[in-house]
Amino acid sequence: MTGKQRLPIDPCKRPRNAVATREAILQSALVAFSRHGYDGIGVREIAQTAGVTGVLVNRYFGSKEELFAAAVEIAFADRSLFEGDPSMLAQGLTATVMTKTDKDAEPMNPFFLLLRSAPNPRAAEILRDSIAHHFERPLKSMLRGPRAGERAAMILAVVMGLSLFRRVIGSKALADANAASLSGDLTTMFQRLIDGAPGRESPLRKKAMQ
Amino acid sequence: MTGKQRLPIDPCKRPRNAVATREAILQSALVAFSRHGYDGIGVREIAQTAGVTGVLVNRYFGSKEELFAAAVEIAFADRSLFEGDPSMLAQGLTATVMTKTDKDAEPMNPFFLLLRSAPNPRAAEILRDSIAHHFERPLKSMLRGPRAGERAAMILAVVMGLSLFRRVIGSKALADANAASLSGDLTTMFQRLIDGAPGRESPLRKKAMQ
DNA sequence: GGGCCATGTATACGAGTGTATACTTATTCC
DNA sequence: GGAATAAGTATACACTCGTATACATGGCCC
Repeated sequence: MTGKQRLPIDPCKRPRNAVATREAILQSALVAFSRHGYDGIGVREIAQTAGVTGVLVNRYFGSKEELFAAAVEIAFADRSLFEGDPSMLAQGLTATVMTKTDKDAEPMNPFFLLLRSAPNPRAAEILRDSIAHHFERPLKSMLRGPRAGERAAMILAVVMGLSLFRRVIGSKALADANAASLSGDLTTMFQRLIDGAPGRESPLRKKAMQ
Repeated sequence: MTGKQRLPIDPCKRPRNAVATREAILQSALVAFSRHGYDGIGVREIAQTAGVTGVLVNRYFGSKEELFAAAVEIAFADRSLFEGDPSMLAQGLTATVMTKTDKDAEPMNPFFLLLRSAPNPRAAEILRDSIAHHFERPLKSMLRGPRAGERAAMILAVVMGLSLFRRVIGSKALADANAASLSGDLTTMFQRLIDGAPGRESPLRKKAMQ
């Protein structure tokens, strides 16, 4: 008798390799979570993109939540922005925000992960920790002057708000914006926050700087 | 035999009234979507808060998606910020961002609806339309000078990024921030965007304005 | 006061979720 | 080369989701 027919997912699959499979799942998760958010994608689909079954997610990572935490960790690992020359920071931040996106293929930007997964309370907690660790702290340590922590958070807030508007919500005004004309204003704004933006209560500093 | 016991949801319920029930569902939906996002809440729970069964959501609104659209519409209906004195706009925006939240009871802020529901593609589309309608357009019409559309979008982006950081992600630095010290900087930043923030490519206008 | 229709509930269905268990198969070591 | 073990799959379970259908009932009009 013919019995049950097997349809292998991929006839020419990679040889069995635990670490490679784990890595494939992790990369797939990073892309998928960034694109659809924590609640917007299932472990089966993540695994399928990696060429395996959903059960392996639990075998290698324990749970979807732990997989997400691992993906967040590698997404936020690139701190090159905060390690180079502080004078280049403003332009680097602007570039981060204004980088043209293919509308589909923009997997690695950690802000997407953040924006799209923040609604889930568990995911938000994981993100909170990683942000403090990988972004706020190094950024704060780059800033001189008073209230460095608040200014660091404000810089990240602006970056995130613009990313949200340009690429998640998709405001036409910002999506179609002439990158050159907007980038100038944006870099100026970042530079003011980096230098210590003078508020209304400190007009002296404002005059002293120009 | 005793048969099946009926446990009415509420023994002293409101009299039957279609419009009142519809309104109750809508209000419940507004709060729930703002708190948990489109994917974070189910129609059953929304209906239960309104004191009825989930099926009525479909009866009165057709689908969860249409209920969401209705909630968005009333959430974004308050345009008082963009109708008053333009000179008060910067402070009004700052107040919107810096308003202390009870951490639980903050149902009506439309930005929550936006931030927490944006990951869902269908919800994002609904939000996109309503934002353009109720926020970008009136804000843009308040702004003088060049590139009003882009500046309006940037203002909303900053508002949203700060709201995200202060209340959704919950950055400690911004949540604990001394409101007074931060508000000054923030108002200044908004005022610059309102007046037409001078970018690096237009130093002349900068001098001309001060 | 008695139909009757709007208003509301109970139930069910099919799809999708994360995860646990049992089974299969490829690789590796002796 | 054959057994042992790691790597992967198939199946199932309990749950939630949005929604459709069938049933019950309260308030209004004649």
